Amino acid sequence: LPTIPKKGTAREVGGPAGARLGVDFFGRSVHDVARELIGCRLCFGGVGGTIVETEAYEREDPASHSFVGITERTKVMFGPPGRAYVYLSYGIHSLLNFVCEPKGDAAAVLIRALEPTTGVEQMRARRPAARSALDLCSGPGKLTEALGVTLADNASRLDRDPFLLLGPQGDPPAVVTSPRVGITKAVEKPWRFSARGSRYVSKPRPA
DNA sequence: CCTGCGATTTGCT
DNA sequence: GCAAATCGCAGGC
Repeated sequence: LPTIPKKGTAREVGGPAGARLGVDFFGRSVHDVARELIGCRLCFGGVGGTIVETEAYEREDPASHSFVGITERTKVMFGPPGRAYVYLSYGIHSLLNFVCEPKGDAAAVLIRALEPTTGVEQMRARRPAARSALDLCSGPGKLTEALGVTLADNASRLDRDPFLLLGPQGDPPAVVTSPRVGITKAVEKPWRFSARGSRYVSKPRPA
């Protein structure tokens, strides 16, 4: 494996501006990755947008599925980084995570919101309930519906089609942290990351 | 603007 | 058996 900088950034680890993110980008601290994904581009099947909100879930984290150890559902989190972990939430919504940390460390970043940029018409067709671009991808269940990500994409590689992940185009946006949404354990951890001032984030709006 | 509730499936106790 | 990393709609202010 190549040397990984201790204080890597999306730019350093992910390569030149706007370059496709490789496995090395994900095989690091899940908190660093969650923060640096803000401002990166996520497309799936040719549609998507700029990531504006993420959450970090680590191995020894009561709020993380990995807390119970290796099961049929969580085995992807314990596998190699740079893969998708997709699971069914509330029996209805497929939520998309990126597996992080070296193999065996079981950590993942939940992708919670995008600012739509590419294939907006196709996304709107998939999400007739959306009233505008502001609520097209403003939540983890909304964005998978808009992008067409399903449980069939669990364990897929993130550095290949149909996934496309690109580093920030220019200067990465300022990032703010806040408590994670919709959990009942470890609620005090400030492991939700979002682009400061973005109107495309989910509710509740970060302070 | 806000609050409450039903949908619908799975995974783990 | 039940809680769950959510969403959209209805209703009230």
